[in-house]
Amino acid sequence: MDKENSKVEKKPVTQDEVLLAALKLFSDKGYFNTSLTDIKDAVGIKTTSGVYQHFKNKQAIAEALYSNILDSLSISIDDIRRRNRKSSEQLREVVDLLFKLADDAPEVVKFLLVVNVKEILPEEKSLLETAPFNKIKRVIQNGIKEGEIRAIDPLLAYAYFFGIIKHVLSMAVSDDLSKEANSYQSQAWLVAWSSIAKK
Amino acid sequence: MDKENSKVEKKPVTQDEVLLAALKLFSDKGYFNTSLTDIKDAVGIKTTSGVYQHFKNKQAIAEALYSNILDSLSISIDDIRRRNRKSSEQLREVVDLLFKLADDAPEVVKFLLVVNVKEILPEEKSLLETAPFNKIKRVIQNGIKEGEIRAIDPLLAYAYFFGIIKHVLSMAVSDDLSKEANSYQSQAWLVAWSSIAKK
DNA sequence: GTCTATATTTTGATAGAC
DNA sequence: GTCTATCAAAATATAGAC
Repeated sequence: MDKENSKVEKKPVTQDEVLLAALKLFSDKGYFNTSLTDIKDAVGIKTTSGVYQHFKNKQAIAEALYSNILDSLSISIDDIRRRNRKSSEQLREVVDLLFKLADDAPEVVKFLLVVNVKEILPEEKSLLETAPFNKIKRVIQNGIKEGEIRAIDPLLAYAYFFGIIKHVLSMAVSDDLSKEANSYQSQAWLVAWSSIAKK
Repeated sequence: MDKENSKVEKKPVTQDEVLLAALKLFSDKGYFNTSLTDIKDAVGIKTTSGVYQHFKNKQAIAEALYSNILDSLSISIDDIRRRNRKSSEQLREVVDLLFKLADDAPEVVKFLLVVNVKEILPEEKSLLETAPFNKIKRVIQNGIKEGEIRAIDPLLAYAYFFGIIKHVLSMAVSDDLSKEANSYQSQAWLVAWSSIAKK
């Protein structure tokens, strides 16, 4: 999410409060199991009308969430690419970011990984066509060019590497694993990297 | 699915016809985007009442589908374990089965991988607690005991191995890959196996 | 920005005749 | 096993006062 609007004041319900409440509910019960009534309750107002003050409809809430999360990811990835030169280092930091997120804001990771975006936003681009993914793809392509990563279809390299990462993350945020996500990070990174690294 | 009821006859709508239609719709548009009206149309009857002849409600259809698919998988895995001794061979055949399924009955794979069972059947056991998964876990545990697979948490071995397999499958059935699932099989298998194999 | 009140629509579901 | 008819409930959404 963009900001951490820590309101200590009364309760002028802001757009971000609605987004935060919706994010929690969507990632917990799912989009379709969440009604405007649930959101209104979570936000702490008496009628759903307040929600319509900020968003045209329920779908617009999901759209805003999705685009906020993708934007934020995209910016982080830009930053990571600027600070590191080698693909291995860049991917390492992306993994680091995702595992940190899984512990600090599991709802975000859940929304990304277990909520089926295609189902709730049929109009929206799928993950593979979004800005953050395209940046990752470029990281992989560079890695191949520089000889760090095996010369395979970049899409397959993505599938192998993030297949492992996503699966571990998704099990972590779904409480299938006993410890916090963080403790699985270095192993998962190593295995994922080995699956695409040269030699 | 259990049977391939190839009715060449008129149209006494059977339970299996409803299941097949629902499977297609659920895996295509998602459970919540599919109404009883959609199902009734797909089956070719004029009212939804006909559907209630066979199933208590919409959820019961999803439950039947889920349990049919799991049963069928479970039986196949039993068979595979009977015919092969080494874990590597057993996993190899499971992967073979899944990729075949992805080409022959993509709806089944989609239902398993992209439909979020927890969301539509909150009562149901999650994938990790089902019979087929437990059998896979045993295969992995044996592999560790026999020294074929590295001595790591079996759950993590599962996450690595099937993280790759599931991701490739899911991209294949979502048409993110250009060729048929089948053509990615042997590479995916090799990479997935290497991620858990000893040495 | 929140409330009351209400409109609209959809969907899941049932009763009973054919 | 399918149809007509009909229901009940829930959820989305809007108008207008405070």
